[in-house]
Amino acid sequence: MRLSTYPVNTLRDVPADAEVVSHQLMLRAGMIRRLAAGMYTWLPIGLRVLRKVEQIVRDEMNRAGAFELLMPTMQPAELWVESGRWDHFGPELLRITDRHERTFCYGPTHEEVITDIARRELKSYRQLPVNFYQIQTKFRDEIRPRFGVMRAREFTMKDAYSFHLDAASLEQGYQAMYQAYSRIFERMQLEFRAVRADTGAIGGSASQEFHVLAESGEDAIAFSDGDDYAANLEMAEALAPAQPRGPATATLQKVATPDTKTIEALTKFLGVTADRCLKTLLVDGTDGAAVAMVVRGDHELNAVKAQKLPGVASPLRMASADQIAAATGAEAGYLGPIGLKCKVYVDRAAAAAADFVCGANEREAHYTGANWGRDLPEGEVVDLRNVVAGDPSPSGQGTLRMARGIEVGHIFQLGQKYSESMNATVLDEQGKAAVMHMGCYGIGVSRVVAAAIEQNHDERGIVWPEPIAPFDVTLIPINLQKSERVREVAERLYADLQAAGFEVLFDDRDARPGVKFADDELVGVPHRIVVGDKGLDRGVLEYKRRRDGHGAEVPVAEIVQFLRSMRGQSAQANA
RNA sequence: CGGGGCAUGGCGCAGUCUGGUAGCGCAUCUGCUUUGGGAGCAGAGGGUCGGGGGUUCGAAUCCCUCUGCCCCGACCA
Repeated sequence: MRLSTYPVNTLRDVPADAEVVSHQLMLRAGMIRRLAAGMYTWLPIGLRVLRKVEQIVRDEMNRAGAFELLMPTMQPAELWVESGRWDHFGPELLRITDRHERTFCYGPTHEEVITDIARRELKSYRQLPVNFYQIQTKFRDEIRPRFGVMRAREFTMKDAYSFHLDAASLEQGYQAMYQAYSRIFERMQLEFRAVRADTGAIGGSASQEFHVLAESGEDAIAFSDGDDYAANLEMAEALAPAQPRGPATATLQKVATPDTKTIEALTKFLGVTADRCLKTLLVDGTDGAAVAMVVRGDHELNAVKAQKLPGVASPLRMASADQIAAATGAEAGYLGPIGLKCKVYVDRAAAAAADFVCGANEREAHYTGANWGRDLPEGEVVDLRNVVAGDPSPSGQGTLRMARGIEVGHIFQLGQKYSESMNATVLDEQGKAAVMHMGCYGIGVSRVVAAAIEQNHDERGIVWPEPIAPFDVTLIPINLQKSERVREVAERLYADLQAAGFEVLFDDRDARPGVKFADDELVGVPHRIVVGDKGLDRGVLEYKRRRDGHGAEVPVAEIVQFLRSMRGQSAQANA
């Protein structure tokens, strides 16, 4: 591609509304432009990257034996009514009425449509298992789209759906997708982790998320340093402390604690550490009364775990001041488990505390020296809290570390959730109708592009992993307009490199070298060759690698061979 | 949906408090010079100051209202 005629506009200034680096760099490098909230145009250079990501995904899906198809973006409401999701999906589902007053939605996902296809097309167990996928535009009317294409409303997704006769086959298909996903992200040379996840609104049983690790990630991930255990913070189990509870040695005392409503204030006031304090949180119960959750002062309540407990309202809501007053006679900030008149759940770590500090259910008063069993009944002990770095891994191997990730893929075993409600059956070996088992598997293709940048950039710009870079190599001539020799060599190289299979960005603009270098580094092309009189005097070209700045002088005649070896090297280095 | 902020040329901003008819940098176009890390000089084009209403002799500036966007929170895959 000749840059003099290629429509890219790079920006020197960062657009004020771009918050995260990937968004800033995609705008500055001329990859995308915003049309409306959460909706972006992919300009030519950005689209090149998107297409490369798509192609790797497509390759690996095909390799895994899945079949590509393409479903409409608009879906009739009836299918969603049938599956029961029309009423449950909420305002994220963009609903549209056509001129005949028929109701549609813009598809946020395609379980309904594919299940409809499956029940029409699949008649016999002999046709199973089968996996269909598409790479297509989705729309989710997010409350707050942000971070550019990272959390857009309209975005590109690869969604796949597998159909099976039984659970065992589904498990196999699920594992095959796990392998395919691992290959996909490995091929893109991204640092990622597969983590156990909550199934959320899509439903079903087993589920794993694939996260690209990056500081700016929206999700917290806990992973073991002893094996491959990794889980979303929501899901990571907090084990009971290895040390059993110590004996009660202190006596229970009520102490005045004026204006100490937080654990932080309490620890300062009493001179104790937060792990010696228990905090009591009241949440809405299913019967309108409050339910108490007791966790250690240095721990956080995990909403997903809490809302799954019997008697707790889901989604989790904190109790109102009235409910708190009814259950405790006190106000938030001075709550404790002693003398509570409601259901009490106690976190495992909190249950292991002895001689602890807690609220006295009385304004501006706390207890010290409290002990389970002696001063109050043992509560129902459950896992209630978020894990923290240093906790033992639930896998039994190693301790947990925390990282942040960007969710780029999600695989589910749906089971019969949709096939049941939509009556998708095949005839089994006995000739009897059997409800199919389903899996579904998504990759946020456009989000992968942003995530790759979040993980691969420096102060000068993007540093593309080679497999998804918009071009393989930039060819930068110095003084192209004046030096016949430079022009001649550059033109020949441009042709030769392309003939050798490289995607070349030829910066033939009449611009100063600094401008070309800066743009090249902003756009993030992995390899750069400079053609200048300085080097040509000695018969060499100057090579520079974007990722680490590694440079070399290469005789003109050897450049193709050299580039091939560099490409191989960085593939290895990243493998 | 709650709280906060912003809206002035393609991008980044000043001007608003204290009303007097719009400016700077980058980008764009022309010419000359320049050409190894975002050049210099000279010139040019481009803005109904987010929309509507009001106050005023006069509004980017003051008042009312609507819209859009950004941030935090709640919410959500």
